[in-house]
Amino acid sequence: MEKVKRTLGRSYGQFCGLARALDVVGDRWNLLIVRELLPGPMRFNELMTSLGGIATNLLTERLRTLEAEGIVERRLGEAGVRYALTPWGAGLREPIEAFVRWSAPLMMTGRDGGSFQPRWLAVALPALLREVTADPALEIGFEVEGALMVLHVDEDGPRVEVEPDRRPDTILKAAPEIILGLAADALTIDQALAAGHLRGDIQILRSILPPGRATAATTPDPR
Amino acid sequence: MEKVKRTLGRSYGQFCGLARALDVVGDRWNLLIVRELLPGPMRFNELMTSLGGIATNLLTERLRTLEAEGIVERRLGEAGVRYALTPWGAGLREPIEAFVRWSAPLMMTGRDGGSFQPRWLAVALPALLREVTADPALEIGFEVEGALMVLHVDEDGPRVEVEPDRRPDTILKAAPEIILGLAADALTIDQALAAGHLRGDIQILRSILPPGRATAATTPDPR
DNA sequence: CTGCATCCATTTTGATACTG
DNA sequence: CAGTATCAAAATGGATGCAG
Repeated sequence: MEKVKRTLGRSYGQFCGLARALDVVGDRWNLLIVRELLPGPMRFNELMTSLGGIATNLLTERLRTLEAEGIVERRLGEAGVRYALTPWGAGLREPIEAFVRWSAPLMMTGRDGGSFQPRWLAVALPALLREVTADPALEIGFEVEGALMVLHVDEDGPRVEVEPDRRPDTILKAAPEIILGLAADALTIDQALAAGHLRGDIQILRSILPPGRATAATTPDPR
Repeated sequence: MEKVKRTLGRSYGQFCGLARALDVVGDRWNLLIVRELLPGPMRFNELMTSLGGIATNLLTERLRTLEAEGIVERRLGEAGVRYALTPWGAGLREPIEAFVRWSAPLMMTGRDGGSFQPRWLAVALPALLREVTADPALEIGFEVEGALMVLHVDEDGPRVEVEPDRRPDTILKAAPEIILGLAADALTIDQALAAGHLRGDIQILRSILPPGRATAATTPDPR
């Protein structure tokens, strides 16, 4: 029989923008699903493995809810179903980027066994480098955990492309925590080089990163 | 036997800024508690009534967790315990304001029986009026649901003061949905006046609000 | 393979009653 | 005022099953 049920997560019942936003995307996993889709559409199983640990029924239910809310849309292509953000759903980039900036101190405690997906950097780097511009435009390749991505910087700001069509001239190899430390200005280029965690031509890097404070060794943990 | 300590909300276990932020403030009620505290410190019972419906044990547990994370601090004054944001906790204003802007379409569907607290406007108005500046500075009083607050706008942008020390010269009376509609540019001043939902000297209002598009009657619901 | 649906043990939440 | 204690209901996390 049909399920009439439909509490779709409890509503806070408040006439407040934050509360209404959380009514829609506040349930567990929802914002992480949006984060996954920000760099581009994905299939169900890609979401499963990238999110790591979400149960199949939950992912199904979340995608259905997000679709009903107008945040995610199903695209039926020749290769099967792909999930993509609607324009309104892509607007969640702003609060997500704000969270990424706010949480920078939490990242400086190190990776600590957490899982990692290169595409997360495609979200984090523009968030952390928000005010960086370059004219003429430049691009830097990053090879992280075997995946290649390209950071484009022009007068409008930074943008990251995953799985680029062509390889950029400059490619840096580094661990994710090094890239993040540099972008969050919690680590200097010299420190990264000295530790042997950064390889490649770093001249372009110097041009876009702030001079870098030598405070990286101090505890950035706010607690 | 002693409680061995529980898992303090399940961690996503991801090396990602968004995931780590949600590990810390992603649990139900947490961001709403931060929203309450953004305009200023509050006591336990004030939080209870303003949040409307949170169980006492949950509020206790959330405040403890937020305190342990360094987001909230207990202040023991002569009048008892008050809860306040730490500087790092106050940094959540950015993602919260981004959510408020993103959710504007959800607010245009009307109040719909939701609860409302005037202090929520102290968060929403600066979020929606972010890019508005004024030189020389100006101030407008708002009387909403019996509470008075003052919107200050100067060259740095907007800021709202709740329970101001002195009454401003100009005071507007309006329902919350009208104020929000105007600030979100989904409603024109003329529409609000024509509907009789706005009373007071609106000359200053015109100076800070954009001309206003006449599209307010069209459905703003993104779904 | 992909995209789910069902079952079930464990957690988390919400509502209420009660206390220093 | 500022919480504790208790308990039923709901959400979550895994495992497994299954059709196209």
